[in-house]
Amino acid sequence: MKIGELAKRSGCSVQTIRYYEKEGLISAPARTGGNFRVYDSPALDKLTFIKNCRTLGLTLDEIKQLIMLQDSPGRPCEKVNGMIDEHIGIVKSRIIDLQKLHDDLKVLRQKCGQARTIEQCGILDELSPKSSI
Amino acid sequence: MKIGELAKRSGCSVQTIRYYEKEGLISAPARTGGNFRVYDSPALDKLTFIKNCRTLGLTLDEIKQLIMLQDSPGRPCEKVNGMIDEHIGIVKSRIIDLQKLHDDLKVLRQKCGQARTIEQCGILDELSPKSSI
DNA sequence: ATTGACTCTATAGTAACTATAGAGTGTAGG
DNA sequence: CCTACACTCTATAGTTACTATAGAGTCAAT
Repeated sequence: MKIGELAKRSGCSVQTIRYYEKEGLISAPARTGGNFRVYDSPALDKLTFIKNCRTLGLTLDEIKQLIMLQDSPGRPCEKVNGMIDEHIGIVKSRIIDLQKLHDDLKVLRQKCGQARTIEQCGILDELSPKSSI
Repeated sequence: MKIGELAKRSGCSVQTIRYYEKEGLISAPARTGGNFRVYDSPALDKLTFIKNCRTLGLTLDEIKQLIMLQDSPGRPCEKVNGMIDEHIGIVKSRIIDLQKLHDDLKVLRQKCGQARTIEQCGILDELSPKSSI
């Protein structure tokens, strides 16, 4: 199949596929006489693997490492487990940060309940340094 | 004061201040004979305002709009309130997304409780398309 | 006179794409 | 055979909000 069909089947955009190839996440496929990329079904599988990882928020660097690990069967898979654990930790702390942000924004928002004028706006007042000194 | 002192007092880096100037968030200050930027205390206030907004996760574009609104006193401040409401919405949905991600990662992680080999790894298996078809 | 801390501009890099320009390929219809 | 159209190619620039670097200049103190 050509890149357009691979894009549809994988759910990645055509540019993203070419980008992954440039970044070394997928290997360069065969080409037609007219220089078009031709993919086989293992290529679709590999791309789908990457897509699954991306959906879980893994970075391309992490995915690259997973791909390298996949290519060394027999070895223990601790690193895979460790990577997921680490990623869970990152997501957890991001959630905590965002929760704090959310609460702060809520408080800020309540400083200006009704529509006032710019000068009276409780939000702008709160954000301005003079009011907090 | 020169840019280094402004950086220390505001908590922004020197490069960030120059970047904000280039982006039009703060106005270009006066210069010394030696072409060094010189700031006054209103400049520090403006920068602190930007810092406060950034801490709340507002984008530079949003902050730009807030600054423009600040310069039109007397007008109603609905847009300010609306912007904060919108931002709260964005943060909320990001939290929900991350929560889902976190749960998905937890499930994935449990597919491979102990250390096995790469071939047996429940995580890699789960991420590979063949197992899900 | 020179050292050291500071500043200047301009440029490139970060993550993971997306968008565009300008050219070429392939095929279906008339 | 010609042409219209969909698709593909490469190369380049843009996105966000900075950070990092190079190479040059400024300024105060020793």
